[in-house]
This record gives sequence, structure tokens and C-alpha cells, in this order.
Amino acid sequence: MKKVDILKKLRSSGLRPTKQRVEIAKFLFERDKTFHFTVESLENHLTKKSTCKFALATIYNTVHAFKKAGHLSEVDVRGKKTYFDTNITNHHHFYDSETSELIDIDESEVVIQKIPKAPNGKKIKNVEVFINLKN
Amino acid sequence: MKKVDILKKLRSSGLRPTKQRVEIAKFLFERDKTFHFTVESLENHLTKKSTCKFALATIYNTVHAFKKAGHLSEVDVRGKKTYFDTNITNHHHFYDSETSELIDIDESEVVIQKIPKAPNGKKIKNVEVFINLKN
DNA sequence: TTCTAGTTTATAATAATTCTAAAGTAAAAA
DNA sequence: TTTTTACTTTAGAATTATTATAAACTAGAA
Repeated sequence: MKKVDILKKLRSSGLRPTKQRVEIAKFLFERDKTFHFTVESLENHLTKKSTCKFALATIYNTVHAFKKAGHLSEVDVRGKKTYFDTNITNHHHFYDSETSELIDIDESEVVIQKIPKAPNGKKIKNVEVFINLKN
Repeated sequence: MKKVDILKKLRSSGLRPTKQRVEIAKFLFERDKTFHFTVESLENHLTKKSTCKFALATIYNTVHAFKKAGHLSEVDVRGKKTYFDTNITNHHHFYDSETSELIDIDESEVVIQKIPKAPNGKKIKNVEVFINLKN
């Protein structure tokens, strides 16, 4: 298991280390593979694993603070729920709309040869490639 | 102005040509440039331009029928509202998160040199490139 | 015409998310 | 260590986009 400084993650997100926040941070960041989740799925995992209670609002607040601090990213998927990703490097995604499953694609796996210029007065922030899957 | 067979669009979507549906179809399809919209923005435009009333549910139903029939596409943008696009060809998008504005990119403007294989038992349906903009 | 199946509409229901205000807690100050 | 203060958690209410419902309406077939 990857060793992570949980307190540092919390402090750098402007969060005091409370019981709930430490558990959320451990669950999200003490893992080797990247993790895709919605607030709902995260809540399910937390209530199974943990002894303490989590109000939904607490999970929302904590996840957003992590995102704001750059410890989580949000994935562009259409649909009602918001998807988060513990992989904060530039990368791409497979998306299986039948199972709503997201799979990371490392940046090096995709090479783009040609891309249009940004429109008037704008710059390119980043390029995301979405590969939609079917059976 | 592009000449479009509105009745054909409606019939092929399984919709009878009512007053409301004809107005919606004309507004969406009798134009030269592609149009990006949410149900809310479409409603605003319709109520300004038209004399007759539109219940939100009617707009939702009509837009979804057009989408199902392939006359509209839905754009993958995160956010609460669903974005639709009158451009139904395979294409890509600039997205300006500051203004929530979408701009079409023709498929020929993007060339991808390398792409990973689809995971086990899945096939690639399509590839969408999203170019996020900043100032 | 008359009839029937499909439509519109206002309103209620749902679902994800955000807000609120009271009770609880971490950490600084005394 | 106690007190104090500012931040947190929580349950539940509010909000927002969307979908469902059911009664009144209408296009088009008979």
C-alpha cells in the first residue's frame, strides 16, 4: 500500500483533521490504483468500512475541498452524477456507457498529431480524449 | 436560410406535427450554423420568438425524440444541465468553462496518431476530443 | 362529424446537490 | 488544563434539472 501523508493532504486543502475527514482521505489516497467514484459510491464504501457516521454533506464538502486543492479531479462524463478521479495527472478515459464504468488511459497512450488553434483571445488549457465503448 | 423538411424531421422522430413541435423543429433546424443549447436556453428563445406557449415537458419530450431519431446529439460536458447539439456528424469541441460555451471542431481538424486498444470484449464506438480553454 | 390515439399542460415526484442552523469538536489562548 | 473561539458535523430543508402523472385538448382516421 502506498504511503501517503494524510495530514498533509488535509492541511493543504484547508481542512482540520477530523475523524471523518481522515477516514475519507485514507480511503481515497491510500491505494495503488486510481479510483473513480461518485459521492454516492464513496458513501457506500465508507459506511461499509468504517465505524463512524458520515453525513452526505460532509462527504460533499470534503471531496470538493480536495478537488479545489488539486488532490482530486473531476471527470467530464455526461449524466446526473458527478464523477471524481484520484488520478490528477493529465490523462484520458475509456467510458462504457452500459456499465457507467470509467477506465484511465495514460497520457502516453494517446498521440495527437493535429489540433486546431484556440479561438480568438483564448488559450488551450488541456486536451481530453474520451473513447466511448460498446460491446 | 437552409431549407429543411420540418414535417419529415417530425415524422421520422415519431412525432405528429403539432404547433409546438413545428416551432421547435423550425427553430432548431432552419439555420446554417450548428446550435448548442440546453432545454432552458431553448425555452428562452422559443418564448421570445413565438406566440404560442411551451410547457417545459413538451420541450423535453420533443428534444429527446429528436435525439432518439438522430436529429440532435448530446454533448459530453460535465455540469448539471444537459447540452444538445444540432451538429450530428462526428466532431469535437472546444469548451470554455468560464462562459460555458461550446464550439464545434470539425472532425478533419483533429488527427489522432495513436490510440489504445479497447479493453477485453469491448469495441470502440467513437472518440471525442475535448479541448478545454482558458483566457 | 365522430372517435381514438396521441399531445399539451400544470403540477407533483424524483434525484443530485447545496444550504442552514443547531449541536459538537479541534486547537489556540489564558 | 481549562476556556474560548472558530471550524465541523449533522439532519433536514431548499434548490435545480429532469421525469412522471393525469386531466383537458387536438390531429387525423373512420
